[in-house]
Amino acid sequence: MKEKKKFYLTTAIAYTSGKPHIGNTYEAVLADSIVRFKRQQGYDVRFQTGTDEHGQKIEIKSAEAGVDPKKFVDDISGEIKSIWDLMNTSYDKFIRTTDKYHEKQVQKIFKKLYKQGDIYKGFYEGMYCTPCESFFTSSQLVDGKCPDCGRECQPAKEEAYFLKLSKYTDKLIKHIKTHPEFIQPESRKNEMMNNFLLPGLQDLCVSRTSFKWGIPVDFDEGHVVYVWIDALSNYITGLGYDTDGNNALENGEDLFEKYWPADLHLIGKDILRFHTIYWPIMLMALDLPLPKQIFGHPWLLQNDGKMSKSKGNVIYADDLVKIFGVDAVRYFVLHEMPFENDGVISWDLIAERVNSDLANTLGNLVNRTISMTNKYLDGVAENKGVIEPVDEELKTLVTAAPEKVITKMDALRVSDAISEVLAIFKRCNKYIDETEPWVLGKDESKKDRLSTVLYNLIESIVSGASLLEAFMPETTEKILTQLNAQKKSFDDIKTFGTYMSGTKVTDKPEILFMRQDIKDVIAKAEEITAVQSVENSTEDTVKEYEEVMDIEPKAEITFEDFEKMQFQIGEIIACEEVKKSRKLLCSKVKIGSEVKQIVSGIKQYYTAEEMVGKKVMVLVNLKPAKLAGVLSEGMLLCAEDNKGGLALMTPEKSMPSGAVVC
RNA sequence: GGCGGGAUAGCUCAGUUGGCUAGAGCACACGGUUCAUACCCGUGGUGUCAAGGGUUCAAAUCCCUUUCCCGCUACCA
Repeated sequence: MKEKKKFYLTTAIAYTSGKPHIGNTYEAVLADSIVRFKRQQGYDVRFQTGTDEHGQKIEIKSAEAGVDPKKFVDDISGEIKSIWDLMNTSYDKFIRTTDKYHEKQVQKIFKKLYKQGDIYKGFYEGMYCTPCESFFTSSQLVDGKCPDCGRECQPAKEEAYFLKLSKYTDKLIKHIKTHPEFIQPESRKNEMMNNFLLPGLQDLCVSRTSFKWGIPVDFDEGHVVYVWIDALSNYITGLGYDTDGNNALENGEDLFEKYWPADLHLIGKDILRFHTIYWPIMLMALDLPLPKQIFGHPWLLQNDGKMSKSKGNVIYADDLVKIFGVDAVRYFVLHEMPFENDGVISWDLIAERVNSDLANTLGNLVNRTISMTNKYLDGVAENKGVIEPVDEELKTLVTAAPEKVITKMDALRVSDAISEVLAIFKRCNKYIDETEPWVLGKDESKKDRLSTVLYNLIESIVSGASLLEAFMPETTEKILTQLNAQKKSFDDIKTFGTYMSGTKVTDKPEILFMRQDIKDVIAKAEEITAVQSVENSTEDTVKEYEEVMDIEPKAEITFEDFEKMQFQIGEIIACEEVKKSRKLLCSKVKIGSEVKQIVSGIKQYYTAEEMVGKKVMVLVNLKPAKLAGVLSEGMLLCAEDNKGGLALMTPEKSMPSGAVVC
């Protein structure tokens, strides 16, 4: 028996902090279409997806909801899984990072790396630069000061474990250079190289003590494994990897041995850095081969501007499926997503796409073909071999299709691959016009030609439907059932005429895709939107009142420390944007009789015009510094929320410029 | 600020190593057809290929300058 080539594909694991919207769902569908295609090509496929369930955010959210975090993630993980199922994704393995075998292996991996010195325990004392919010190893400090800003680093309370990245940097750079296909799309490769690898990597903090909801570091109480080692390891623990070499077996088979390294990690472009730098280095440290390819796919965005839960305009897969059906949604997300740029999704765009491509071109073709076969030939199209030159073009297109589709799929150009398949159906419609079966049907002497024409059509449709399977499996099934046909292999398609001559098609063709009335769709969407915003507004109002923030405590200071700082009220008398900077505003601030120039990173929250006239709190004796080349002689004080939103501090009653703040 | 990528028909984009009247899909308009889900087929563009300059027999394609967008990253007192 011929040994099948293996193909191991993973998606990123979805974070269980909430219901996944269509963008997350897209990744699962994209992955599914790729693996289904590989299976058709005869690969032995392993497709793994799952959920990432630890972390502070979940700890907080579950506490807010008043439930145990495990219960919380059980619910959401279940919901995610059910959406993946709804979308017909054919995963072989759905891993959860709270699975026991995963947790155990993560602990072992952590310990192994620690023992061999790739993970070391670091301390924040003397290494934490508060303003930079960065941790440094002593070797990174310049004269004991922050290598970034040159200021004193603060002693900090938390100790943590670090992964030595620098040790493997050169090896990784070499790997990326010698494997041009490693990072896809290639433009992302430069970003990783120029921004991280070439300047040199800082060691990565891989543990936390600030929250509990994580995998404990088993040799050091109080520490939990931070997201990287926990989440990324899923790609190997899901195959039964064991650091000791005693890999878990599934049905007596060592899946890790069989499937690793992964052929493709499919991820969102936002997490490329973790998958192309941290993960390969972890694997090098574990002395394991690197994945062959990492594809950071673009995103599906909604074009009606800000997508927000409170506005209720978030598009969810299950809502879409209710209106359009699974395959239409699969088709849309796969077709609308180009290779490198973000795609756009909206209710009316889907409706349009479904109408023109699926209802008109494909659905109507199948319908009219079956109707004619019934009407003129009692449902049986035989290949009578009455060939005319016009047939040739159709045959050529159909038989050439598999190679074209394979080429596109190999390059991960899924959208283009679908277009190739659709071209078959478009050609079929044209063929009907060229051959005019309704004319042939009126002439008894043309009956054999008519039969041949319809046979050719059915043959082409069966080929097209077979090629469609990776993208729209249910539709393929429906078409084949109606035509009473077997799915064709790619090789069969290359030979025109493998559909069994004389097969009877169904009496009553079923509508494959309903035409959508755009107004109708929009009305339904608005209904869904209304429900969403009611659900969320109640939720949000509660939150607004209850929301509090906890931040990491800094070391205690003395009163003398405090007295070193001088705060005064200043009046902003002029303000302009700092050109060539995205966030900076440059203000002239009158403090008493003196005017200081102060640069602040608040352009996103205040316009230059609205700054003028405000009385604000200023730290005046801060050492001047240059920001984006502009001198700044102090600091405007702001409150900052946990999303980075800023609000200027202003005196509650009118105060003169220069008034001391104490 | 650093690095990278863009700017082509109303919309979404193709345009390979420079080569003949610059393309596709959608939308729109008109014509044809009737087997079919008011469907399908055909026809229809004066687009300064962002602007300016250069190289060349020849530039959307190569080089320089400018403007504007986007991504990553840094800064954000």
